[in-house]
Amino acid sequence: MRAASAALSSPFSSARRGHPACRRAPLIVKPGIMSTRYNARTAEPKWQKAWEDSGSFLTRSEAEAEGRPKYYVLEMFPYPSGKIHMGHVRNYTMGDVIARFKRARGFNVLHPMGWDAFGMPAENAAIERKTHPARWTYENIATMRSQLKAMGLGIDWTREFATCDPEYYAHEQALFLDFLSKGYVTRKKSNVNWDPVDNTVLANEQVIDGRGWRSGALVERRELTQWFLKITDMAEDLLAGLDTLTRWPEKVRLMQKNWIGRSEGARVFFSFAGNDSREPLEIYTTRPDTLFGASFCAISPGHPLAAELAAANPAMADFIAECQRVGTNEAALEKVEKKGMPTGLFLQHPFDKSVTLPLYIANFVLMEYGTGAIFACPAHDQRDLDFARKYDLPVRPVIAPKDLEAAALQAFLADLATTATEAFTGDGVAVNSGFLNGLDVTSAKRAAIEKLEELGIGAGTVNFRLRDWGVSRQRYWGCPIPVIHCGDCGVVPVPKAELPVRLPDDVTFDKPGNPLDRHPTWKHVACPSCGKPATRETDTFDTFVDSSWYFARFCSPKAETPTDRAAVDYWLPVDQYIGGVEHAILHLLYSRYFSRAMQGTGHLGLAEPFEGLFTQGMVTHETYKGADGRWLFPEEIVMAEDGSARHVETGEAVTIGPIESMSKSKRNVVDPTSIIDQFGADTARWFILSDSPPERDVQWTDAGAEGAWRFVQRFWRLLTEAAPDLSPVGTPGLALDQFSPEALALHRTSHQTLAALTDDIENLRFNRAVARIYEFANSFSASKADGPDGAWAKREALEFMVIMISPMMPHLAEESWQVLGHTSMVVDTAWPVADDALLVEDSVTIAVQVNGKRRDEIVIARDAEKALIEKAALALEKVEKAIDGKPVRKVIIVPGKIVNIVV
RNA sequence: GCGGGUGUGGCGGAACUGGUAGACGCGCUGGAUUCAAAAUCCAGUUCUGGUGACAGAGUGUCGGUUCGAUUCCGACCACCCGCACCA
Repeated sequence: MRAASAALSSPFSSARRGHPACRRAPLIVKPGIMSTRYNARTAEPKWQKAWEDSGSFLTRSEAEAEGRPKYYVLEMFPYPSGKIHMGHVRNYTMGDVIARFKRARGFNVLHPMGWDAFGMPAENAAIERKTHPARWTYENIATMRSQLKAMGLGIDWTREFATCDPEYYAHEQALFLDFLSKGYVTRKKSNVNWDPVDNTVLANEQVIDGRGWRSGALVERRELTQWFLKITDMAEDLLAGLDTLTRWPEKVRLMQKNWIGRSEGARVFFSFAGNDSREPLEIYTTRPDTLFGASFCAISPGHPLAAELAAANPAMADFIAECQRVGTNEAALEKVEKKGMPTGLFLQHPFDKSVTLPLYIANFVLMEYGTGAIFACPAHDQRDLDFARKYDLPVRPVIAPKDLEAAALQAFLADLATTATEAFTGDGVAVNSGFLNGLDVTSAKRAAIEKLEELGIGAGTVNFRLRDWGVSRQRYWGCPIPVIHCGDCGVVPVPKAELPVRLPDDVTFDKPGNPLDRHPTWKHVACPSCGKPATRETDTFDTFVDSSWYFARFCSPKAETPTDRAAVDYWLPVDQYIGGVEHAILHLLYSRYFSRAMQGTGHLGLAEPFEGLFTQGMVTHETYKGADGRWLFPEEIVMAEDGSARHVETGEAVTIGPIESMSKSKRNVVDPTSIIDQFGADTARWFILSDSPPERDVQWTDAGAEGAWRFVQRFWRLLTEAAPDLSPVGTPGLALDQFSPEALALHRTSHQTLAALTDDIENLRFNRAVARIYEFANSFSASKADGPDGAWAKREALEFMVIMISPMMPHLAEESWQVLGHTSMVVDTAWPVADDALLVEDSVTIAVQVNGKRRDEIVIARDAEKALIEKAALALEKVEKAIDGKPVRKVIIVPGKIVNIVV
């Protein structure tokens, strides 16, 4: 057998070391000659078909579950961009390991797959390649589905859907109508990025340096009336709910908390001074305790009052326009200098009518937060101080550090009022603040709010950074918003019986703008209420709407209502959700909101849809740059012996760049399909799980993938060589005293590995699980166990090993299971339970330290007396030498762990 | 600026609640096998010194607690991520 296999050519046989182009020679295995080589190319499709034929991964209903507890594993569904990438391989492999593992552990598992299929790339493809978005999308889905199937994922494909299926979005429209009637939805004006050349609305990511990505035109802000889901109404609950999500990463909860951005403060009305008859100006502050330190007020350039004033003042209009131009500038990279312009208006101090404060328009005041207007206390706010120093406005300190001596206090206040450039924002006591004097910050806030409420000019309030979720998109390839605009009746919901509002197929993308809007007939309908001519809403939903409830639809994908209550009540919450951390905020927050809204409209019975969340790291790869500065694909590179790189064709030197996450733009991508073709899905799965902890980035390397492939072959060789000498299937176990020491050691190792690996997978520590298998394989190879007891121990070891690799390398496991003489499939085999009695050893190795430094070790009975351990430790030659005749002051003995002799 | 995270061999990374640092993999070195290579197998591989047994140093830096610290505490440095004028 050996001789035959030695003649085989491996995929690497012609490879010069480090030469990817050569390494990628296809895996050619000639049947017959190569019986000792594992042939993934024939085995993998065979077992994929076997699983499909036996319906291995079809989901059982609650009634069919026969008391098995349910377990819902979900990976974030993919956008059908064309082909799967390594990030998908990592994400779906992890989910599959959990799904298969839980299934073997006796759970009734739901593990579905679908497609997040609406979105702009389909429209871009339509423009660039003249294909219809639907065609482009469904073709991509077909490609990616077959790629995912080639990975051998244990998925119930009968539940598959795409969000662009009318059967899906019909229910999304129904949900929206329910939300609408429940008062969860509102329409209001909102700014969009408008491309004046293409006459189209741009998403934020289509605006690059203030210009449209396609036209290059300067982007304008335009106000449109748009649909909003009132997520802010649930801000408090969304925040509170975070505390219950104990199986979410702390980091994600924190990010959501910051995003929601709850703050407590006060709204205060400032009356205009003099004879001004305007309504009082409403401001928001978190520091009502510093009201006595007010030195001016400011409104945002976007404030309605600013617009009003600008109408009569061209200089002010110019200033506002300048501010807004800066506002569109991406990322606000440089700290924009604080600038303002006096309005000429003055306001009365709420607590002291004799004090008037000038009102500015200031570029640092945000319209989107609070009321778009502030009062400024420069002494205790850095921004206000910067502004005050620039425009020479008064600085009035009203909070001082506690327990300052009189002289120090005077010096502190004088400095802050005159020259200090750093505001004092710490805790302290109120000074120069009338009725607040002497109170600490917290009490002063409370007292100030009470006073405002008493005077009827303000109130304590809670404010959120979170804003309502604008769901309108002026695009074709999305779910139509099911409403009709009637001249007489206003906004009229489409009757549910008429759902879905389907997208028309006959659209063109030769002109800019929304094809729905310019379609000759689609939008013209009769008003459902009065029957007069009316028009459809031509906006479609943000695609985050589609992905905010798909997890619920998977529970009953064919139901005639959005959800089947019995099904969602059984399956939800998702027990383990897995995806990229890039969705930590929006997708996950929107889904949490949707659950609450669906709960409120009776479609669901819970508020938190994802009980366990895991955010996996990215897949990275080295980058390569040619002499001309262009990025190169890994397969265009040849590595030389000395580690330098050359171009495979031109031979010119290539610069090896930093390791970065795989991206098309940097070309540092490896195509999963070519990996599967050459090594098989199991190798790809095994490698992507090994090496790095799943939450961290993993670097894809050729050497690592080859290492995984070598292990597949090694495992197969180990198994096929040992198989003839194993005891027959089903041979009863032996009593412990019937084992030889070697066989007993292997028997123990089997159970110890099983216990440890089970724990690792349970906790998603896949890299450690992989390492344990390697360790186990090493000790199996080294085992000297023989005879009937050895044959039994070896069978047990191999059976455990096959079962343990089965969630990770399912095809190899099935093939191996057969070699072991089984007629059933591993996928139908229960996960074994480790025997606790075998987990602890009778004797333990204890390190012996002298003054904390390890000198030697002793092997001694686990339950040995302390005195015995001490005696054994002191008797060691090396220990004696280390003690060197010095008096022993103390001997610390931790049974089973360590001995430390202090001299 | 604010918040969070991470720093361990040539590389990716192990080390349970403070108890033998470097499991496992990659790479590398030597050997076996081979006409030769590939594959495979065996041995070695933290660093420094020594032929060697061995000795010393060592988990980003500095300090602390402890019989004992990768682990706990304090200060600092570097990198990564999120938010970024949030009143």
